[in-house]
Amino acid sequence: MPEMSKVYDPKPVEAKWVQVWLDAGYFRASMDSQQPPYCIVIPPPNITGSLHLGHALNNTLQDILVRWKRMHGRNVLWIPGTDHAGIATQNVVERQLKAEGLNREVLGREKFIERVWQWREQFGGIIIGQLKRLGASCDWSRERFTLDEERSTAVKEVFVRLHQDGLIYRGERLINWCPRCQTALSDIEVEHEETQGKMYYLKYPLADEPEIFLTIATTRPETLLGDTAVAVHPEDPRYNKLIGRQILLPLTHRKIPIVGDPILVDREFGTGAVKITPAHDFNDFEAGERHGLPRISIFDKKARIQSFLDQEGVDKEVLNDLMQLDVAMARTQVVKWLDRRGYLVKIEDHKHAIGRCYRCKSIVEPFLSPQWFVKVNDPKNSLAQPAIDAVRQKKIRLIPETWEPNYFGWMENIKDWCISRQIWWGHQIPAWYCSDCNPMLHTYPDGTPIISKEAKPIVSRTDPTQCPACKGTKLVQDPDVLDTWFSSALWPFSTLGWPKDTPELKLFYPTNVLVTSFDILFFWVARMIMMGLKFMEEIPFKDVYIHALVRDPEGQKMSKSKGNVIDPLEVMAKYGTDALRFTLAAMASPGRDIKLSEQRIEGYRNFANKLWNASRFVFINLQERPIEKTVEPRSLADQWIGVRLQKCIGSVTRNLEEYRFDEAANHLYQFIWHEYCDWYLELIKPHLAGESPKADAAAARATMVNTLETLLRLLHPFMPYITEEIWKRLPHAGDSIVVAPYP
RNA sequence: GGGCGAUUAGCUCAGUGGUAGAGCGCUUGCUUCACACGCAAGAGGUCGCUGGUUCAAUCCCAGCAUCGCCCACCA
Repeated sequence: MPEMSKVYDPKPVEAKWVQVWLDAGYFRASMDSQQPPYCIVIPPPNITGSLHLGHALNNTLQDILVRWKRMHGRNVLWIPGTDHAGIATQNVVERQLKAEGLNREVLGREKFIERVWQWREQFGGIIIGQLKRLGASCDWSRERFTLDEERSTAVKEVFVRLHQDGLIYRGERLINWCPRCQTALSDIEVEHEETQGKMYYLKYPLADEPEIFLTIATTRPETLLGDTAVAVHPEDPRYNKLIGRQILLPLTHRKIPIVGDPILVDREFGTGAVKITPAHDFNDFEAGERHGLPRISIFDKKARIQSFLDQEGVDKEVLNDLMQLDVAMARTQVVKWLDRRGYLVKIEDHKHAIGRCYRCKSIVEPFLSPQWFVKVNDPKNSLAQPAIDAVRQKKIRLIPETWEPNYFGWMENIKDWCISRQIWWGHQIPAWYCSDCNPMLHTYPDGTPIISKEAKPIVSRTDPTQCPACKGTKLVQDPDVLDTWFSSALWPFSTLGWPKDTPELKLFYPTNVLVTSFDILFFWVARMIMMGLKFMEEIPFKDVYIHALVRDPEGQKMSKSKGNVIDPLEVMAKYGTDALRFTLAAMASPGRDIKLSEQRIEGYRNFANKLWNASRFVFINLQERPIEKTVEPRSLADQWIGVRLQKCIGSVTRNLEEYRFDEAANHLYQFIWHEYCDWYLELIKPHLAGESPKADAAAARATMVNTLETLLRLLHPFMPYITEEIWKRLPHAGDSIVVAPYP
């Protein structure tokens, strides 16, 4: 053993043990162990990701649990893996292409996907290496990817079965459209943000009495082109006599009806008269349904082509003009036209919430288009209800419990899940269309087929070669891919080999706990519960430990643009991985965000150093005489530290059982520094210096060593590297502290 | 509009029905033979406000205030 320096240097220690542990295979789960299993599936980080503090926290907590259970002798399986992250990854690769003067349309779908796979080969594994450095004791021989072959099989199987059950359907609905990503988004992929906008007041003249007009208020004047009615409140004396009459839409002079609608119209708001644009607003869509109004969609390139293709007699020139406009320009243009023709009454400042894409922050537009949906709350065959019951009946525990109202609130009002995305990177939807049966197939300029809303899909596990209806062979696969979260919803069983009936599934499903942060409770956790119950007929995990977000010292979200990002890799290099892990654990109190400051990490770096030097002290005292481990404690100090150690073991264990990482860490800190070092080692110095009978000295030496050895095992799940390093220098039984018994 | 949480030492945060704790910071000593990433001693808090329950409340209850987060269709 090399000399111990006065200051603990984590770097060589960490590098050494990572390799030793991996080579020794300590993290591998056994398929023929008699020990009770303990299983966690990792929340798969995006392949585009680099380790940030959220990952560091998440995986530190999982690793603490996993190492703790492993030391208890459980047959531990922690399954690692990564997420293909559809939109995020596609965006990254598209940016790369742009830098090369290319784009995906030029490349074509096949080449583009190839290119993304190349990108993943090159960069997609970076985060896995970083997790290893963090000390994550995953079974790395079982690394999974949400888009690998086995997971694709699982995805297809689930899709086909849900479709057979009528729980997946294709239909034309109003969805959230990101004009930048050129794809549909699910409801929860839209972030609402209070924004200072404008309210436009516009004149709509009556069709047969143009001198009489209604003033309507709108925040989106450009959607006027798609208006199909104006609504007033049926009990509003100002307007209700007009119900049933026609009104002229400015600019186009299209005649649209005035309808009475008590649900849509708030008499107090605006002017009490509302334009209805069913194809561009969720409320208006429903109002349109109530009154049987047509839907006219006007914006977005794809949207425009689609909606005009579906109409007869489209003026090609109008189409071309509209094609050139983006949403922001359309608004300016339309307002200018309105003003010039005297339809604009006034513009006021107005605060309202607008939706933005969670990936690129572009303003999301409601857009009418054919998409695929999962029917989540079918009254006869609900996916949501069993998932609600499982939590209500405490088969699944949310920890802390305070998340339950949130969970129930969301699940009980859940809407159908839009799962199709108009991107290329992901699980392509296993549905095909026969060109003979569906003669209305068109293509976009980039060659992507446009499948009409009436087209009848052929859903199949394997690529079909013939249309079952007409025996035609010209089959086109649906160009859309599935929402990334569709494949991650299957993660707890797809990673164990489902749909094959594997021994892994039998042994490790349901998993023991899911460790995650609250921001993906709906994206991921709720959907895993639904899918697990549906396809395994069993909950996917017993506990869900929900931890907080890591913020900067001022409580701000860390972001590159704010420049307040603390990079865990830098922290690990500067203070040591053990210090970072211990800090995160010590600050992980339930239901509260972590405001991380570097000073705190420094404090725990000092703690590691304290332990290091206490150990040096122990070794110095062992050099002179052999150790007599079996000697009984004699002095009051010996007995006292024994009692305190037992108390500490009790607290740590109890707190870990309750996922109180912070309390467990604090007990360890308190005991090691302020009891073992400050009191015990000071008290026995006189004994060791030979001021006491020989037997007392021997007892002190033995107690000193035994206590240190025990507390190292106690601390190991939190600080794996330094504990292994010291433990290996002590007299010990076994090959590694990783597999030593927990006290 | 609904839900959740926060408000405790200068800062970041634990905690308990019976006169408050940690880390960092601060003050004053220490080249004490493990450690200055240290040791010792110390200063510093009417535990957001107002009521209520209780022998007793920072902790339980109600209301209020401020802040934060999530959800929600107000044009």
